[in-house]
Amino acid sequence: MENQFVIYNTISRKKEVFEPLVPGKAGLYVCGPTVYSNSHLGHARAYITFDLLFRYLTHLGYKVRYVRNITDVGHLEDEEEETGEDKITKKARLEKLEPMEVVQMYMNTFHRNMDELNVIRPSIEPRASGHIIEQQEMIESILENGYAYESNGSIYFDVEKYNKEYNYGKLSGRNLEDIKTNTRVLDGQSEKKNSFDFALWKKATPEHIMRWPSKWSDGFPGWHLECSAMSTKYLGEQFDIHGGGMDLRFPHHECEIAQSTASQGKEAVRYWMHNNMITINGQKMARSLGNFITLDELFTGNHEVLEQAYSPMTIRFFILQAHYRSTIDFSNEALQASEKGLERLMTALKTLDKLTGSKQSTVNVSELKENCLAALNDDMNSPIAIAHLFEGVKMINSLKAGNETISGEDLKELKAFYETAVFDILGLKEENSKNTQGNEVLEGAVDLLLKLRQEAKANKDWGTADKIRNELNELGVEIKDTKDGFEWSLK
RNA sequence: GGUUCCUUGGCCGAGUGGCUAGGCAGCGGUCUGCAAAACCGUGUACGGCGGUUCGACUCCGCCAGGAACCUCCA
Repeated sequence: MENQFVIYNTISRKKEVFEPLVPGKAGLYVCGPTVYSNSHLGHARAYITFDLLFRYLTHLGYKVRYVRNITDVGHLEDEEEETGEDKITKKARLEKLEPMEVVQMYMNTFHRNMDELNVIRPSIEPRASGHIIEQQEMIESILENGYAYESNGSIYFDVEKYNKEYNYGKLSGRNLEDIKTNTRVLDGQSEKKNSFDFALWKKATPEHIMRWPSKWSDGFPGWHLECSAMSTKYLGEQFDIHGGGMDLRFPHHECEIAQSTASQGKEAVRYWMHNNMITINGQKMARSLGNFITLDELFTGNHEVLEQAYSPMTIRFFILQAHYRSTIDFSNEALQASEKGLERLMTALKTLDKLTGSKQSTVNVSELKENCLAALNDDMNSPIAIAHLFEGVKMINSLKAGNETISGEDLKELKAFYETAVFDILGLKEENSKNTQGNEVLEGAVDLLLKLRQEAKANKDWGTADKIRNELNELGVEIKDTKDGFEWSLK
């Protein structure tokens, strides 16, 4: 049991041992972004969380098929409004672009941001617009099974009927009666039987640009449908893990369950995983609340709440230092703490490279390794894993100082483990603070000045030595004296 | 209003019925011509009030404060 990978399954509200449907293989579906705006910190949290899962499953030896969609068919901003307009169409109108130009633009940004965060691209990244036929087929099977109805060219899912045989609300822990009493107020002269019914196919209004022909009407698929259709296509009627943000639990994932069950008679997903939100000053960060920070803003520091720029790896580390099921509160202080902590970890890795083995070990490498992996096995407890890695940092520094010794064999194991844990599993990478590469003149000039400073120091000409240091500092060159010379970097 | 959850030391953030989480900051030290950086050492916290228990920060109840979902959202 201790050596098994355990994940918290939202639907059972328990931690469960992960046992894949097909031994040695894991199927993973994660709800991707709707590309109508820049990626923000919340996206980073979600996709880093599932990147960790992808990496960890891979590390455990599974052959993982990771499917993460792009929602490029805008769902309606307000279904009740006559002018029903979807987000992408609206954005396209405002920016005077084709809807697909909007999609492409923000998808490119999303990909670039994810690359910067060292988030591995999924195995398949299907787009909703490319799977209209699959979605229509799914609608047909739901209609055939009697769990949907047509109304004025649109198709709606009949939640009430579905609920008679199955349990609508099991994922999010609510029952239909509650939903009924709580939503009745909003009920207008809708073309839906019940306000809680959701669209499978929506007839397009004249101004709606994104539309596809169907036997029911020229229109577009309902939002919840794409995930059901595409996960079925690429992972099968049943698959292992479905992930996404906590906010998608209801109604999105609830509807997905209903759709799969209604079309195929059984549920598709075996383990549901949900990452928690990022808060800013204790409140959820969301586009709709207008308090979100985009990733580009974070990376450049170009936002009024940011005291400085934060590198992609700082963001990644910051996110990994909290458990994925907890909310994480944004603050400059917290981010700066992560930045320094990460630097310390990375410095230790460099130190580790330079260590040499002795005859005997006074340190326990395998215990460290086991603790770290045990934490990851326990529902991907990355903060605990990182805590153990910091214990290892202390170990490495003690080895460097000569207070502890390590055998050649243990050293080899320790190096291999840090490589695996830090780079492969946590997905961190070395970041050049500022790239001086390609600027040989600058490098040569600074090196020359610092050599002159060395000479001045040798002559005890402190005035000159300090002058060089201070003035370079003002120009943005950070100087670190070392035992046998100096190191420098651009601030 | 309904459902669910949270409240930990200066800040962030884990975890457990009795045993030091960890990071950052602070403080002390090592190093250094001075400094920076780096490294070492250091803090005994768990919203309030009751209850269960030999023992609770951890379990139960109540109260206070906060959050998420119930509408698009990662």
